[in-house]
Amino acid sequence: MRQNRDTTVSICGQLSSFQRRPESSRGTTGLDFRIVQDSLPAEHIAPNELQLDGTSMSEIEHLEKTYNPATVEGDIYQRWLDADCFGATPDDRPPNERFTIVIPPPNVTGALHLGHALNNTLQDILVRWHRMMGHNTLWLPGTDHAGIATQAVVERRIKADEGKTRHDIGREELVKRIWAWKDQYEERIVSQLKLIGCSCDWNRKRFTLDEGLAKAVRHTFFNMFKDGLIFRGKRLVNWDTQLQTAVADDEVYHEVVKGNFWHFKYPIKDAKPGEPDHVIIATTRPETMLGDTAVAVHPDPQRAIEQKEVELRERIAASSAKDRPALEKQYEHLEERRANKLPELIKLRDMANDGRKLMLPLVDREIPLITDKHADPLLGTGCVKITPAHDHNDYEVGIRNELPMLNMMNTDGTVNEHGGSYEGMLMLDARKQVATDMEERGLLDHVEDKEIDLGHSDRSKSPVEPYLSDQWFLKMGELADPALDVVRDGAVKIFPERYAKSYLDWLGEKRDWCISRQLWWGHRIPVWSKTIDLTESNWSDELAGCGLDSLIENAWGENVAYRIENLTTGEVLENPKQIILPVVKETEGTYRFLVCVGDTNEDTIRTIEAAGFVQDPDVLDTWFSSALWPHSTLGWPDEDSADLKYYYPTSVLVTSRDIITLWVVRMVTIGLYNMGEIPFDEVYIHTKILDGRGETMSKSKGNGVDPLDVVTVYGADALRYSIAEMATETQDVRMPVDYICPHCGHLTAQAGIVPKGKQPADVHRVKCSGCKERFATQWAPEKIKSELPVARETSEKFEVGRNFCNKLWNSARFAFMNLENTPYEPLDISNLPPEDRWILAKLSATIRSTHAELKQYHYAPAIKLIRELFWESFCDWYIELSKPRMRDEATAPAAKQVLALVLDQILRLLSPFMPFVTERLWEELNRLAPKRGIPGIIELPIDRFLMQSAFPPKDGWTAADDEVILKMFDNAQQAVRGIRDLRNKCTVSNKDRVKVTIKSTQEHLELLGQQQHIVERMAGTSSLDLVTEMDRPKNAGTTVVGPLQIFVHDVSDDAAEKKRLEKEMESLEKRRSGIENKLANEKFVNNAKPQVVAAERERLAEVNRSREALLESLSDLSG
RNA sequence: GGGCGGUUAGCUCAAUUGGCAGAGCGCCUCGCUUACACCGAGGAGGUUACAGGUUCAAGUCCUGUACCGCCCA
Repeated sequence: MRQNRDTTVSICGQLSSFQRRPESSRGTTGLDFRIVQDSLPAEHIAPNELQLDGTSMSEIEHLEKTYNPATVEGDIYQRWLDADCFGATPDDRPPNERFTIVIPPPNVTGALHLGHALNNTLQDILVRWHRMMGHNTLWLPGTDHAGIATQAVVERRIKADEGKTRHDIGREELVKRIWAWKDQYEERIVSQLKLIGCSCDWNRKRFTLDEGLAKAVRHTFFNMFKDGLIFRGKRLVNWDTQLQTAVADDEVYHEVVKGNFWHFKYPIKDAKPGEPDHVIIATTRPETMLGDTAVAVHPDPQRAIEQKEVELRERIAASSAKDRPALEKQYEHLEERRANKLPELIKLRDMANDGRKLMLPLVDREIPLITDKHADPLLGTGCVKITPAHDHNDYEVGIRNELPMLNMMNTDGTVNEHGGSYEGMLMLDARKQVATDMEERGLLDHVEDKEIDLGHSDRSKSPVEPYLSDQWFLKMGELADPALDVVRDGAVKIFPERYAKSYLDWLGEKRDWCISRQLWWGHRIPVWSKTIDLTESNWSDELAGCGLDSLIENAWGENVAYRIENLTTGEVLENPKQIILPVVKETEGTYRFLVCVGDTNEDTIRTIEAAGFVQDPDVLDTWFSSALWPHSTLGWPDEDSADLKYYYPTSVLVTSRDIITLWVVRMVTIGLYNMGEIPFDEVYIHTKILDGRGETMSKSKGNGVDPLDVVTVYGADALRYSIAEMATETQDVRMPVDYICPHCGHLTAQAGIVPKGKQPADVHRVKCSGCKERFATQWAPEKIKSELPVARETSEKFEVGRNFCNKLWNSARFAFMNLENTPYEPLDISNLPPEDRWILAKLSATIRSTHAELKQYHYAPAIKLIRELFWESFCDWYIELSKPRMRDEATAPAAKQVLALVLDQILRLLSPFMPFVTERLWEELNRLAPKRGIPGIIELPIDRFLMQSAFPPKDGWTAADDEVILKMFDNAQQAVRGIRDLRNKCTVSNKDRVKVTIKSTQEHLELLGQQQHIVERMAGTSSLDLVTEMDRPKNAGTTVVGPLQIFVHDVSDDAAEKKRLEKEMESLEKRRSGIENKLANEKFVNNAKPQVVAAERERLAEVNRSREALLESLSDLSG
């Protein structure tokens, strides 16, 4: 019952500040990355003197008791920028000491969401880690123009504001407006990236429509055109009749709507006696019959039904009693069909093979009856109408059977001239009319209701029509092979491995890529064309006359390539030098001359345009330019670019799995084509964040979280910590989202508000589940936002990160209180107190494991390791043990030195994950303990900025590795936990000291004796006696920890103690019999690995020891 | 229709080659002890979705079923 939870959240301690926050920071205007602080009251902004000189803030008390990210983050980021910490320049470091990431460019359609925050945080962690390892590290940022998405957003805006369409304002003006939009959102995106701490080299920021990138696109297209890899063809696309453009599959959402299923009769033209005189076909879209070019029946209906029978029989045999009746019913249905329907289908099949024709009603066109396996003999009448130009399945049938493709729709969604008397009607109107007319002619068999899964354009929200149109394609055949090889042989490694399958499967199909889009926003296709009727007499007028022949002579292959399509014969001539010959009778005909221009040379273009050539109006698919991103951003096609030579191939591409086919595949393919080299060595595919119900976060559904909200409420480091913790190997993570009430701070669960499902939800106003006041959501229109305060959206998952930051802040604050005059002296590690040796050994092991995990992109295990070192070892034990040492002049210096060392290392380990808070603490640590480590053993060079300092070494600090101390300390910890448990069970106050006696063998007591002060301090004892012989003292609490029998004096009465011990005895007996049974099993002893059996024996021995000790205490109690 | 995941504590997720099912949050008890209540000490909480199988041993391997998510048609 999360909604009822009495929880409130204050925003950086200042709820009110957030209500007052200017609307502009959330709207569509540009956003400075420091907007969060700017919106906070002045007193929360860090004093300026904090910067640079480092002399002020000397008093620790100035570090607030609670970490407040808003006072730190903006300043720190600005200082990094001022010192150019993110810039990268090629130098003499070898390839294995370089690290490059090109950002998967976010698109400029809108602001970044949480998925981007995840993607970029994970990149930043890698980048900062490598930078701290001393690698020449480049993170190249930028944005993507996202053709259709951006154009649609701007078009919608223009329509809403001015009531105009793109045709009203024209191509040039629309493109101008989109550029303005791009500028605005690019700025916003960059500010968001800065806000979460991304350490990109901002001087190298690129955009997919930049001049340099345009050059790369042009160059690539030209080469591909020249190499015959690019061709024109027909293709069924999803047509948005409102926007009058094709939309990509991922821009189509499906919605179930109520519709009808009409069953029509098509007369058979030349039925012989005994044959049916009509077929019945069914359709949900009657108007498409105007474009029918065949009716199909299955080529072997009998076999198809029999196969199904066999399959169903097998399933019935294997089914459970529960499922059987349903399957048997299916079988009955099948039998019935076989009896009643099959003979007719066989007859129709034979007629089809015999070449029978049908008369298509209403337009009176003759169409063939054909056989094709697409017609399922188990469904409907077993016959299907085939409309190749208006249905994806029918299109395939059309190709297979070489049927004519008859397009019956105009681009605006009206019926064209092929629709006869229906010409000019909207498709939907034609639907009704066709149905009515068919009924009038007695050709309607019947109608039923049917739910239809209908595709809608995400951009205009109108139903999409499959539409056959001319498109440009890239042949994938030969391009795919090398791209498949590099993944198969591991030259490009994909993490987690299983995603390599998606890559290989998809690319393995080698489907030609449709690269044209009917848009105005994007890279225009650099092809000019002209249709020419060539006769014997005019060739020189048409070609030589306008200077094209000399152009061909001079520039062919350099920056001009030709292709000539003979429109009369359909032949494509790939080698145009031969066609520019005097035309003779045989070569007369209509030709389309296509000229591809490889650069932006104005003269060339002027020449061909003067000759009447017109540039193709289409633009390239956005992914075409993104595919070049890893090399185009580094300077290609300038092969001499120093950046390209130094930083290519890049190290890793970090992205989410829905991008594998759209992007990763194409980057590799085209990278290999252009560069002859892979674009990146590794690909890391990360999780996707879903909402609390497991649904994708999306703006249209209104169920997302704005990273800006998270940063404002919890801070960037908290966001980053939580993200790192979520980055596991699975596909998705769920994130329950809450609205933070702007009136009272109460959390209202989004799951209870946003409706389930994929449909756009329009959740604009919400009632707080706490104070019952209403507020607006961030997805609400401006009007509502102006009337109601806007709620931030966040998730309590980020509290974990905030708490961690605060803990770090406070542990450092404690350290700073004690680190004045920290020495830097030679120390012999083996002579240090056990807690020092223990924490140093822990540290070393943690460093090693952190490297190993990060190398494999295991973020969650890595941050977990560091958390354990920091929280469980350092805070809960080491700091507590250091307190008495700090008060003693004799022990304080070494204690300070080790404490400073460990804190130093923890800050370094954490810096890539949480750069802001660690950088702030680093500054303070440098001031108090400017020299840290142990001379000659653990040398720690210290830079001004933590983010530029050395990350702890990959092999840890081997001088501090110490298995023995780890084991020994673990034993002491167990003893302490045993005593604490007893204290709690016997309800002893924390303040009260207790007298403790531990009984064991001489050997164990000696080991424990070295750590006596640890047990005394951590368990709160007044005295601790270690003995080899003793009877249970009266009224003592008793417990057994391994070989130790522990007595806590005077905390229990004997009756209660007896009861407790008996219960403990019970569970111990259970364990004992379990292990004994296992060991009594001969098969186990013979088959299991020896070390498993040995471990089991050891376990039994330990249980027995505890049991004996317990029995002893019990007998004391009884006696 | 094909493919890839997932189903483990109330929630979100871990669990190397099969070998004592864990963490964080939440919950319960106690504690405002001078770093931290965004905290500390302790505790409870599990038939690992279901049905079979392999094995001395299954969360993990195999077969099937159900439900959820995504990708590709």
